[in-house]
Amino acid sequence: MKRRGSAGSRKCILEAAEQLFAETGYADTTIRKVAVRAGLSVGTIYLYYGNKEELYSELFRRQLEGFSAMTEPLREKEPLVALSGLIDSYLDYAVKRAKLVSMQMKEHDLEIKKPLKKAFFDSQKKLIADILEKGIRKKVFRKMDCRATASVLFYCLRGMILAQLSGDLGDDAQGRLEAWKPCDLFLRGLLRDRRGHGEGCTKL
Amino acid sequence: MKRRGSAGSRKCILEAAEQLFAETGYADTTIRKVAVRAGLSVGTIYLYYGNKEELYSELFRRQLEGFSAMTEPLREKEPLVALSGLIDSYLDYAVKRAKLVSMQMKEHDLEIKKPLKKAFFDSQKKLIADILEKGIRKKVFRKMDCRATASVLFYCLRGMILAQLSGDLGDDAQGRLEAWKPCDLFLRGLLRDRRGHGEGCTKL
DNA sequence: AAATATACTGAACACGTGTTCAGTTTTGAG
DNA sequence: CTCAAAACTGAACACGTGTTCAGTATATTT
Repeated sequence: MKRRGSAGSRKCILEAAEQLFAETGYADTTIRKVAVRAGLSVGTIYLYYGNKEELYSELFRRQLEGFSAMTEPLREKEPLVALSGLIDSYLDYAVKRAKLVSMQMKEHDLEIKKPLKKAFFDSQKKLIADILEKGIRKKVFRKMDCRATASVLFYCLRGMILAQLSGDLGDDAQGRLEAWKPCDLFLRGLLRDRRGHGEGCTKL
Repeated sequence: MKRRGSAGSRKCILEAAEQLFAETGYADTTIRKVAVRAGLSVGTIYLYYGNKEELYSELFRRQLEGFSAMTEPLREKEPLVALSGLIDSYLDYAVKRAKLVSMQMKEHDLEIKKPLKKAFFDSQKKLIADILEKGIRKKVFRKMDCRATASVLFYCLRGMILAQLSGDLGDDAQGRLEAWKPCDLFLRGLLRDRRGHGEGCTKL
């Protein structure tokens, strides 16, 4: 049989694992299945990845890296464009990689991914906060606690991903935009020039 | 050994299972562990619940029922009070039953709970939509598509639960309220009397 | 061609799981 | 007390898992 060499095999294993984890989740993805799909034997997997967790962890790391690379350039855009781009990125990602994202939610408390997750969360919140700050400087957004607001926004976005995964927003871009229209309701809270920028109805 | 009778045993099993599922998740909760904690033998579990999934499903059903019973009375309150009460209910629940909720997120796509989940989601969204409608009638909220907005609100609340589970909002009520202050930003989008009620910045 | 390094194999191991069921113990009515 | 119904037991079964490692095949160097 032909050989792929160290680098080639690593790649095959990762690809096979990504597909399988997405299709059947962490627990139901066995090393054996990964081996079969990668066209390698069980032992070979362990030549490249010490154990199942390590393999999964590597996959997760790459996924987060890819997503960050996708959203990072938004920093340069105009605040409103950046924000809408961010929302689109999140929803697109949830649509295109639904299975994988669903799996990540499932395995949300795997000990091994906590540090990766924390770093990712922090960087995303930082990005949002930066967008907000820029918006305030440019007098597009009203004054606010950017870090706290970014945090809330971030988790609302994650909530919308859950919605997408539940199939509540429909699959096509059209349906998604339709469903998101009410979120201008959300944005209006950010837009300046429609009210004063005092403390607002903090105590409801 | 003393016996508990049919009803008593059922209860013991459910309690033990609830604790264990919360502590260790679905996969790592074994029937054996449930049996030990319930003070019964493995076989007895199967006398009352056909299999592991059925046991979990029953638990999940009760949990949703309990939560619904908690939020349903809010329907009678004033819209603003109802909305704030809803937010509190969600966060309180996430704090007090963190482990269990975390587990539910983890097992979010177990086939067996999909119908239960759908019914629960629908009823919660209906509740929110009703609150919004009442608010509009009472001229507290601006005009809007209540069903769509309710959907968005619901998923944002779920996102906040994720935040709570990630430990981002802190554990104490104080910390939670602090963290939620930026959400008046969210509410301001709902409040009338600060702008016209046109279509808004739909296209960003 | 021989020797060494690299890439790969897959049977075997130890363990843990959900589930079953023949058998035992307790209960309570007649 | 008698005895059937109800409650309960836990060893055994079949299966699937992550992981290991002695051994084999290919590539590269000498």
